[in-house]
Amino acid sequence: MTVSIRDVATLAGVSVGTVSNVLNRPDAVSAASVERVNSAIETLGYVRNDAARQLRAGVSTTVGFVALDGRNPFFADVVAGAENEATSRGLALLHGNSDEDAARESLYIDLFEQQMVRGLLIAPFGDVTARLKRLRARGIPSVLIDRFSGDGSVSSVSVDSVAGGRLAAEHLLERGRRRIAFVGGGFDIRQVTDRLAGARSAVDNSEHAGTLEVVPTHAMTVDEGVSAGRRLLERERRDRPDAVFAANDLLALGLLQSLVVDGRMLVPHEIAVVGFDDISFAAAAAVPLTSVRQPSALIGGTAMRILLDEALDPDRPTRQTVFSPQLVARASTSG
Amino acid sequence: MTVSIRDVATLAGVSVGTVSNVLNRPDAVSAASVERVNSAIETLGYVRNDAARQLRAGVSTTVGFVALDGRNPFFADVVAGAENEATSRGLALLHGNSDEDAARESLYIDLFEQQMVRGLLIAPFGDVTARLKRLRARGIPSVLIDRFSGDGSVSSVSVDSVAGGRLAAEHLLERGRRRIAFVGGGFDIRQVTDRLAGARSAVDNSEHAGTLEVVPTHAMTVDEGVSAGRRLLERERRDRPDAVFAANDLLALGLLQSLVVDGRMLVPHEIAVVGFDDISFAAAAAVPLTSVRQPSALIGGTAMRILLDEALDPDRPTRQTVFSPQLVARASTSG
DNA sequence: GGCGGAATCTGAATCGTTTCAGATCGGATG
DNA sequence: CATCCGATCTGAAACGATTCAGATTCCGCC
Repeated sequence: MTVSIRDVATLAGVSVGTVSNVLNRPDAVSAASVERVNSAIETLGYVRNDAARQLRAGVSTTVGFVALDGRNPFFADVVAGAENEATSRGLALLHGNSDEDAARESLYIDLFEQQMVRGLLIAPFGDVTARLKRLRARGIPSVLIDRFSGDGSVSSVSVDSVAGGRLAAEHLLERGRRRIAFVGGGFDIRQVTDRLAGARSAVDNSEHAGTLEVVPTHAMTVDEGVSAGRRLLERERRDRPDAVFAANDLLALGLLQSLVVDGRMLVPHEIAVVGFDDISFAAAAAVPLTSVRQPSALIGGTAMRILLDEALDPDRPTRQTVFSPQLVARASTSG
Repeated sequence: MTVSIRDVATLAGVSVGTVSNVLNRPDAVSAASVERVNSAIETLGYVRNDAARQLRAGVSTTVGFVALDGRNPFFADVVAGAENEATSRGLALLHGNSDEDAARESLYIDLFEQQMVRGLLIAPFGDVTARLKRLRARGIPSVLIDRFSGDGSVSSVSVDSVAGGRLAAEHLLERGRRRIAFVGGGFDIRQVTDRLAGARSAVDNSEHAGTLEVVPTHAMTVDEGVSAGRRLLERERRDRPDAVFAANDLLALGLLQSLVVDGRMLVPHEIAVVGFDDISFAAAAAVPLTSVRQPSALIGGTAMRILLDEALDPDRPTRQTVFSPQLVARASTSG
């Protein structure tokens, strides 16, 4: 049915070994043979079978990526960075969206393990350290995205979320805001608690007597941001915060939108808003959004590079790479 | 090194065939054997080797997706829809970003062909019909996303771009706009020319004497939108259009942003703006953006379903599914 | 012409799974 | 007790590429 290396060999009048050599080590083959093999490949329309290759080689040309939320532009940027790096080495990206669901996350890890991916990039939701250790024992390294491994047994590339939270809160305090609300959800996600912790430390250590309350959401989406905004608007005026630090830009944008539409709480006049990630839409928001920037494409590219280094040399010690976040001030906090 | 089905068989005291049956047809195996095999699998930490499976079966558990631009939320939504459908059938998604680069697109198609993917979902940039026909001949079906196949040899799921363009232009004309500018680029991309053609037909067939000019961009990104906005601002006031139809929301948002920051051309007062796709950030824009909505997740899910149907039954005739776009009016055209 | 060594080629063995024709076992039946 | 049948199990063959030890060819040189 399918054209195999054997058919090519027959047509070209050489052995299968020679065809394989033409494909993998052309220098070890005479020019005449290369010529004949290539033309046989051409006429037969031969396509290499990756499964067979992989079975023999014991390793695939694929890297797995498990993201928390593929629809979040932040992750899309990370993926793009990682993919560029992978493609430049001839590797493809297997893509999985856990959608903040531990079962899906687990399913993807299983799938990727069976596929014998070269390595695994993962922005974990649940606690996956044990799973990742097992993978590593089977020769599949992994790199955590945007998250530390507790015991340093897995490499990671992240942004200092605590520092980011601190930056955001300090910025608000400096602008004279005192009643800060942290809007966010998924407190089993480390980044979220870290961002909150950073904000809390900024508030506690400030000379200004600020307060920090938590306005919980069910997820970190635009819709949840909208509903958080509505809840703030329902409050008595005196109970409303004068600033919001949203756990990510999606929440912040949703919140912003609901406030702008309603019109009762002016941004930034009555309420300032800071987001996190600095996705490309933050600048184009109803009120251009102040945000804590993460170098997303750089994170993806760096993670991929580390991963492939470890795949090449399994004994290489793990590394924790931490980028520093950066506050990008825009109109949403300028009042 | 790795644990194989043979090791499991030895430990469980059965043959390899029985282990395989436990894995694939447990009903054909006695309860006692199932029990022993499973516990052997457990103690050895056996993981199925997908490459070997695939080699034998001649087909993988993977579907390829080639997107024009993974950072465009529209495609992210399409991917999410497709992925959901795939995951529910135990398939994984191989992800490729062509970034509107024919070479990259071609590379991904090659890669996916070698991987023997179950099928290919593709939002094509270049002309890939010939390639896709060849894939189909090799048993790999594909479905075009957001694009027709000229000769109906490949299935497709799309939105009627011409109708969408018409909707946008008609909406602007109804609001009293007469000097419409189409902002877009990549005129080798079919959707772009279709959207433009739709707009042109609306202008030509209108009772109002409107004009339509083209403001070309190099790509369809936020940055290109910003620079298009700047170019409009450089013009003499009387040469400026009173409405813009942007080929997608990224362009529209960038444009909007540059106009709002500058302040010389008020939206929607002096210039109305319509986008295309209705990504979730359109509603949260500086001026909430009127846009032509595509049902993105539905497109992805439908395409995946059609693809898997065709993978199951290669002789199934191809289908062209066309969804109707819908105009969502917001503040950017309400003046 | 004979020799040595480099260049080139060969083809069987291997990777781990699935498949399937045939073997085996345990009862039920006459 | 012989026979038969279904349930269950076995193990070799096959999938297609890579590898590598050994065979063959080629060339220059004495």
